[in-house]
Amino acid sequence: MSGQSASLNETIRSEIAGRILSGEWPPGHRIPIELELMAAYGCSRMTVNKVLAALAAEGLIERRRRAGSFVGRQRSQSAVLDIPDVRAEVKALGLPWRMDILARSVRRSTAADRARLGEGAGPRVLALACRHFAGAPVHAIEDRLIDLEAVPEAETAEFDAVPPGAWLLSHVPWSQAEHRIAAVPADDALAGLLGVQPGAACLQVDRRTWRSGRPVTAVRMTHPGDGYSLVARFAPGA
Amino acid sequence: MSGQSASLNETIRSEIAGRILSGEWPPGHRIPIELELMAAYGCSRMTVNKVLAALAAEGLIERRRRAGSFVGRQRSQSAVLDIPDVRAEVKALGLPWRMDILARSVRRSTAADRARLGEGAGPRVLALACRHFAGAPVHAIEDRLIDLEAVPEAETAEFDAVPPGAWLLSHVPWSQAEHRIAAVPADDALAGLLGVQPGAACLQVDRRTWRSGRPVTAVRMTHPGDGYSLVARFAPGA
DNA sequence: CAGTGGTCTAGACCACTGA
DNA sequence: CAGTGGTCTAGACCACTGA
Repeated sequence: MSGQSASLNETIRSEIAGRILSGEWPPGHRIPIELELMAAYGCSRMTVNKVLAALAAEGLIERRRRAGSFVGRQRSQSAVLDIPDVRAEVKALGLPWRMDILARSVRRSTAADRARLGEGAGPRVLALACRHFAGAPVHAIEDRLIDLEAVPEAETAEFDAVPPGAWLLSHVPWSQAEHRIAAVPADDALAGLLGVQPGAACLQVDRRTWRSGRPVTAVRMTHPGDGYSLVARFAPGA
Repeated sequence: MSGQSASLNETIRSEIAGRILSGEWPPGHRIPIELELMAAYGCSRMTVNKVLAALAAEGLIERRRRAGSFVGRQRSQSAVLDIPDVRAEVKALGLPWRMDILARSVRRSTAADRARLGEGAGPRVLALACRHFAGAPVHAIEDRLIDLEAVPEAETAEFDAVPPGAWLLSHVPWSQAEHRIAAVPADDALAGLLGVQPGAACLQVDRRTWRSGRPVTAVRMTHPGDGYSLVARFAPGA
């Protein structure tokens, strides 16, 4: 099926995934137990266990002790979205990356700051506004808050050669992030900064990042709608 | 660290992931070989192999025979985006879902159809245009092409009670999908259908789906920008 | 050609939990 | 309390591939 002589592992995996994806084993269907699969494929239990554990990790099946393994009930499509660093993204387009720092300030965190960073935000924050260029056109406006309790070094860091996002990635062990993607019209200020007409459609990506449950940073990247898009790939069987 | 008595597996995993995420082992760093980790943790090779294979599957490390295992170089943030079925999405909002079929036709695939479906498209397609409601407001406009060679049953299927996306999910074994997300202004026709002003920002999600390398369907879902957003979560260590 | 990872075996003991 | 999955062991042989 998939080129190269597949390992036994892959053979079993694709047969089971195929039955699920084809609907032969519908959601809720009980799939054979490990002992039965061992007998069917003439292999050891570790081999089928590895396959089933992987399918469970992907959500294609659910496993319950004593009860057995079942085809997952809700097969909502999920996709892996790469959210690259701005500079890498621009360079991947073959364009020179450049950044202006529009504003930078350290302040006691306001109620709005704490709401934006989320539960557990520290008392002081660094607020940054940057404009990223891809060649001549503006690629994005970055509006970022960094929790100085979580990242004290940020207070004195120079963000001239490296985008704040990349700096944080290399200085802070993040552990969790949440993204929200929306289409918004540019207000007057944003339109001026992006070089588009007021009201023009923009793609807005909000990201909040935590480190062991405490906020690290919250950022809003706003891209001009024309010519910018996010791409996500998905392959349930791999 | 993570509540419950963790398995040896999880212990090793979190120690290695911690060193990578904390920067102690920077990108490109060569991590201990399996034999060394076996000695360090006093466990069998299968146990460390399982951990390293899982870290490699997530992209946190790269493994090369003879050379060893290395901390991944590009830690671009990636996020898991759930792309639910429209009906499930609307119902999750606590609103009644309803759908109009605006147009439905079967035709010999045009050059544009083939370009949209991608390499390997069949000779005939079903084109569908639907309008999805979440209560009174329009939730999305669906513009879909289904390859009738890949899914002949679609030609006679009634799509009155089930959105085409859900119908396909339950009838066709898909294997791969690609998504493109962009912000676009509503043109006059779209504005009329969505009930927004011409030029209003809309979130447009294009999805193409393949089954063993051959196109199944291509769909464009366009959502009014106000009040609609996509959410993605990410946890590098899990 | 030797070092490293890829895969597999044939067991074992245990943890859950539902018939 | 018996069936099922979770995890682990101590090996084995092989496939790559870079020193």
